[in-house]
Amino acid sequence: MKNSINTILKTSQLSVTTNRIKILELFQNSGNALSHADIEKLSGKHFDRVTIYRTLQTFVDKGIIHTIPTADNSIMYALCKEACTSGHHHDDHVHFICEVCGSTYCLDNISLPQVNVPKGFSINQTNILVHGVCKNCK
Amino acid sequence: MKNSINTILKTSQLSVTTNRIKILELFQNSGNALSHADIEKLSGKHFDRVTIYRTLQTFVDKGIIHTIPTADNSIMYALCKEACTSGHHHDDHVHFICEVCGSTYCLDNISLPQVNVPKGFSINQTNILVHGVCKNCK
DNA sequence: ATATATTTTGCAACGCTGTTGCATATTCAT
DNA sequence: ATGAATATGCAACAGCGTTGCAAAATATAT
Repeated sequence: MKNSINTILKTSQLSVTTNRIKILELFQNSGNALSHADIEKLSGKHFDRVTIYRTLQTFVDKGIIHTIPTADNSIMYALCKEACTSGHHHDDHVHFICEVCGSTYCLDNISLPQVNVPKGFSINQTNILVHGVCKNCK
Repeated sequence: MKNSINTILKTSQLSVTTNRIKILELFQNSGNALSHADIEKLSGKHFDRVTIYRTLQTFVDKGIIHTIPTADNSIMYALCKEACTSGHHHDDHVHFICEVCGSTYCLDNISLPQVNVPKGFSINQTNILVHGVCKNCK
């Protein structure tokens, strides 16, 4: 586990620091998406707000995590699958937000529906955000 | 035009004020979605920031406008169709954001794709956000 | 039409989120 | 172990959105 985190950082050409290891562990242990505030809480305020912002930004830039737009306008972050590389995200999967427990899921295994747009419009990226109740809360 | 705005406000049980008329006119004239900042600019700073926030919130509560989550986490607002009533929004249409001109379109006429979720998950609301290039910018 | 009650507005102040500059500390490469 | 490069923490700041309250505008009743 620790070793794989090490590998992730090294292949992304990032210094291996306590801080980054800790944040990546939080993502791996959680399984779901996390907000900046989640990380601040989960980490027990051991490191600075600013460091968390910069770390998350770095991870997004390097393709380690991706952002999820939410209806209440809080940014969520989740681990990217292997397909993502620096500067090239492939996160066109469906995001599911549970209205009961608040968890955000990346539904990677679900087929992405075909979205139609009018003539003259071209699609670059599609975000699908589903609100509902997850299997643990029903 | 002015009369229909009057009707919208009255049927929503809201006082008819210069402020609200002006903001509704901005939406009607624009045709596309507007952000708080857009309204502040377009109105020429004639009224207070706070008033705009409160007016938008009131309109959302009354089902006159709806919010659109965006990838860059700026809230956009757009006029609701007739189907929306106070507390019950029906805005499951596709939202399209042009990466060139920045306009946000509500694609009401486009069929909403069927989104599949895993067993045990139930859907309450679906937001589909498409980024690309609109017909005016291609 | 006027007076009264209700609603809306503007102002001031505040909290929260996210950013930047810079000095210090940590990590990396030799 | 040493120096160069990178990451961190602190302080300060900007922007977004909210709240409380007094003044103004609107609606209601007479």
